[in-house]
Amino acid sequence: MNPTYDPAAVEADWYDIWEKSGVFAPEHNPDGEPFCIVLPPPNVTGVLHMGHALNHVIHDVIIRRKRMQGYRVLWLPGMDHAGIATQTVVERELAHEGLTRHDVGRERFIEQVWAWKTRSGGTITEQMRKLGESVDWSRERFTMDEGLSRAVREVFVSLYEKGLIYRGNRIINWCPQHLTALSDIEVEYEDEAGELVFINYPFTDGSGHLTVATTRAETMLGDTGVAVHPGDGRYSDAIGKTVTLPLMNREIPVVADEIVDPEFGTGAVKVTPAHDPNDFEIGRRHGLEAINILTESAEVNENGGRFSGLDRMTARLAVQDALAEGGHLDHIEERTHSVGHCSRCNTVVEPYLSLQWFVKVAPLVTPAIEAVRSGRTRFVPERWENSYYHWMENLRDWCISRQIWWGHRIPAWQCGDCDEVIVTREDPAACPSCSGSNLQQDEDVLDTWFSSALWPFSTLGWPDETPDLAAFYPNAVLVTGFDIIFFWVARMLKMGLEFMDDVPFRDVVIHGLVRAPDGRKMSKSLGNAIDPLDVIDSHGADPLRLAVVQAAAPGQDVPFDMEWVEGARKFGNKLWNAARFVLGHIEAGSVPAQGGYPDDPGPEAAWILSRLADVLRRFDQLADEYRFSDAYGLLYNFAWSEVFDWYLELSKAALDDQETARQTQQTLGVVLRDLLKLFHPAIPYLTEELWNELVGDGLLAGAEWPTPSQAAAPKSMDAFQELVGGIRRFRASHQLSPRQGLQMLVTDPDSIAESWWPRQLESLVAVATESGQPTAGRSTRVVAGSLQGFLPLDGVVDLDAERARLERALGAAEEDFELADRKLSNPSFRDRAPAEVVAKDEQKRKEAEATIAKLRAQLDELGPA
RNA sequence: GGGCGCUUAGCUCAGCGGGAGAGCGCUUCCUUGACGUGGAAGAGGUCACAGGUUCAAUCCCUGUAGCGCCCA
Repeated sequence: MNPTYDPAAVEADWYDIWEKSGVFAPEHNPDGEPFCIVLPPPNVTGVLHMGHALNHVIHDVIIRRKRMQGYRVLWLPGMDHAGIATQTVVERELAHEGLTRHDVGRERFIEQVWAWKTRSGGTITEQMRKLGESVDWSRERFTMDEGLSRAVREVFVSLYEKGLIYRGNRIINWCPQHLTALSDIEVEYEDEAGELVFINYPFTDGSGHLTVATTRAETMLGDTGVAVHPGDGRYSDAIGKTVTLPLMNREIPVVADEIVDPEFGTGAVKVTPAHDPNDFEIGRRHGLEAINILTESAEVNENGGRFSGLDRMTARLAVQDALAEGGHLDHIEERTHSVGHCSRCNTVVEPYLSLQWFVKVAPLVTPAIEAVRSGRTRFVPERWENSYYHWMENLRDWCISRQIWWGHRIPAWQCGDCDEVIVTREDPAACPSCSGSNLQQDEDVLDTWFSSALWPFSTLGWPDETPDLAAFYPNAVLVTGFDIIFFWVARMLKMGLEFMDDVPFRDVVIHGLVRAPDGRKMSKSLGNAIDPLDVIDSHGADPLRLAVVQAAAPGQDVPFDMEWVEGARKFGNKLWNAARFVLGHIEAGSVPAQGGYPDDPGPEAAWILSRLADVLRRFDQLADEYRFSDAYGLLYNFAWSEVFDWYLELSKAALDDQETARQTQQTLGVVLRDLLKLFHPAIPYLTEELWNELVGDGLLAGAEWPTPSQAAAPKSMDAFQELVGGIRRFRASHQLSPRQGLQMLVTDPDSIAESWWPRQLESLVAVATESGQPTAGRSTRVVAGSLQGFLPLDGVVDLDAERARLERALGAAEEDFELADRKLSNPSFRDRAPAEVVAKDEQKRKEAEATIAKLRAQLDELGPA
């Protein structure tokens, strides 16, 4: 073995071996209880970023542990076709040749997207392999593959038949860049500086004017009314009158509507039904015409009179100027307001009236809320449930049609002869109403999230009743960031309950965002993004994985710093060298894959075995609660400060002794082996490599999870460590070389010390012990309970330094005494505190008293400075 | 405006009713035969602030301030 850990060498070969062995498939544990997670499908355009790394590593930690625990584990990978994103990528390629998608035509364009998918879509799967993800590639799915497309069609038709999908003219969010509708959550709002423009609309009868306020002046071209609140006394006379729309000279009515906020602007608002959702509602209630004044690319159309042809932003200024010229501009106020942007291209979205397909969400929402309230699906951390309820209770219908080409085409046809709309599972040949064959399929495709919403069951074969579907639905866990609870989690719950009659998953584990070390969001545009593949190249996949797991407290954002990775790599080196040490004392391949704890462990071995059993139990508790950061923190500290720093050191003396050598070898082997098992879900490569050396039997990835041994801890270990600590502090404060041997006389009235102590004291701190008290010369004491060790001072140390050391210790002891004494002198404390708490403080006071007495005596023996 | 978090050692964060913890950083010592990617010892916190509950509050309650996120 190399003297140092080389991640690149360790990580070279194992993935292929794992994959070929079939250990990643559920068939590995055919009789186990099913446990399934479907991977949130990355976009087919995607490359692995830190967010994926965090998400995927949490998945793999859960999955690998469950597999080792004997579950029939399926982790199903796949990709999302990512409609707009993918289409944009291919359109950009076309643009290099000076072409648009319209030049090549729909059919050929889609062929090109598929070709692109074949060529580049596998990038992320290669990267997932590098990270070591134990997914079952034989079950990989794609949202556009044949089976999933069938599921999408079945769901669409079924919802349509139930009246839960409808087509209608509504105000939707329109992206003038992508030329498509967006759903509400694909719009991101930002506060921007803007102007509130106050415009005077003269009453047609000449009796003065009304003033309305707007941030989008150009929309006045499409005004068909003015609205005021019915209870607003300022305008009671105006209701029912008409005003003449400036610039357009259109006579429009003043109506009263509850929705108007009297506090906003002047309390009178212009009504543009085609360009504002509230105005659309007002218009509907009062029979106002909806005049669309914009083209799809947000230029003023022929309905905008002389402004037609201007871009909306240019038109805004032109309209303001024209109003000012005509004397209709009252005034302008500076104002910040919230502006919606396309979440993909950041273009300002336009509220736009158009004919779209919608999912009626109200009937789906109730069971989805109930499923979480009743605990059938649980959020971890729980607090996300509130956000979920709040969002679900305020949902508007979901606009699912997109005016793009890449995606599941809407299975609706319109008859050119009789206008019948046909929605069917099989493509229709003729109109069922008039038997005509002049059928035209809807041009639109579905929102990408429509197919994602079916992911937990469509990937398992639904609508067919496959064995996988029977075994793995509901999924056990969903792991995702809070940013897509609404996009995805909520919709999977709705669809799962509707079509599978059960929740899609039991637990929803929500993790945070990966942030840059300075706490800002990691992004390419800020230039502070860390590429996980660079980290893998420079430090290895295992160190990256361990760093991410340790840094990710549940539900908290993860401030990512390369120092974490450095630390994780150092840990890998430490583990590597611990294994080298162990393999220097036992035969390679000699450790059993499970069990094999020594029957008669010596005291040191019994101690580490009992600690291992404690840690294993606690680790499992934490992991079951998805607290992987705490679980691996616990394990890391146990491995380093107890196994490596203490047990490996203790084992050296025990190995030299023929009587204890065998048990010690056995213990070293099984303790290291169990560490490898516990660490395997986090650092699979390194542990597999070391397992191969140590056990050499089968794959660790398919091995059994450890069960705790029954060893009982010797009580004397705490006292022993205290004694060693005392000796080390004594050496440190007097700068004595660790090599310099010391003689120590020991008094032990309560027989705390055990027979194994002397050889370990010799081995660890070069102290030779003998029982008795010093008779001549000055000495100092190190204490472990009632046991005292006397170390010689004369000729060894600087007495002033010793005095200072003792005084420091005395001060600390006196503080301890004070604290306990103060509590115990309080009668209420004695009355009301539980007996064991009082007893504990009494014990503390007694010990502090004894310590003080010893230290004072010692100071006296030293004499004055 | 509504909601949800956060405020603990220089930094990043755990802990959450009975004497403040980890990693990194810092100081001192150590070429110990697994490892200097190491070992040993140490310094460093009125647990944001103000009230309250309690024998006891970093932890529970109320309020204040600052920061972050989500929704409107």
